[in-house]
Amino acid sequence: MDKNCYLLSDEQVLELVTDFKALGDVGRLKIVLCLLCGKKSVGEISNIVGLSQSATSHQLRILKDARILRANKRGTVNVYEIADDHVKTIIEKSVEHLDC
Amino acid sequence: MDKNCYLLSDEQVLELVTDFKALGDVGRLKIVLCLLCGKKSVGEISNIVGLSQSATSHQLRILKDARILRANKRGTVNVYEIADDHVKTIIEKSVEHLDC
DNA sequence: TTATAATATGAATATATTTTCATATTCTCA
DNA sequence: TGAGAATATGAAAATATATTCATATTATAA
Repeated sequence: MDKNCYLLSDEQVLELVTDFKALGDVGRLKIVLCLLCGKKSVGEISNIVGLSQSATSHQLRILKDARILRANKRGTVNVYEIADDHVKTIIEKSVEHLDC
Repeated sequence: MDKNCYLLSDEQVLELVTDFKALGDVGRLKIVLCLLCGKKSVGEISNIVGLSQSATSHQLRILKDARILRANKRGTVNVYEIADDHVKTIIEKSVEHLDC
């Protein structure tokens, strides 16, 4: 109807929801926030956010599936990082929204 | 460490998570998307997104609590609308992220 | 090789979320 | 006032999600 109207396919809505859902958990959001400072290994992330090794790994998978993070295995260590700049923008804008 | 580092309080992280969680559900995202086209009553929203009257009302409450929507009661009809422009930006950016 | 380190995985459990159903509330109009 | 329309609410049931625990996988180094 007007310019703010989004006509998205069911598929697109699902993808969007997957992204928001991925960021809608304290553990996962902490992971993403700490990775905005630079890439880190699973062990480091686990320490920083205070989740068990296993829980961290499970959550990293969800973030990777949502293409919010990407992983890079070097030897036995797996290093995760933010997948692209849109994530940064989304978080930026959302932080602005906090101070309304 | 670098410029992309967000140092947020636990409270702020929680608020952020609340926002993302609010958008991280198919029903609620559909509600928000349909309200980007303009304000609507609960009944209209319920029809458009295909949720029961009650479920719609419950979900609207969650979106209002997250300050994503605001309501305006006129007589017996309650009209909901997007609370502020940040939401639009967040959704815009997220839609961009879809096409990576 | 074998032992060790780092991470991933699956199943079970614990917890949270969503929906439904019945009913309450609030407003309007005859 | 009383009936009806629109919405909200609370508790219960249905469903989804997160965490743990035990174990598997993979790479490295002794």
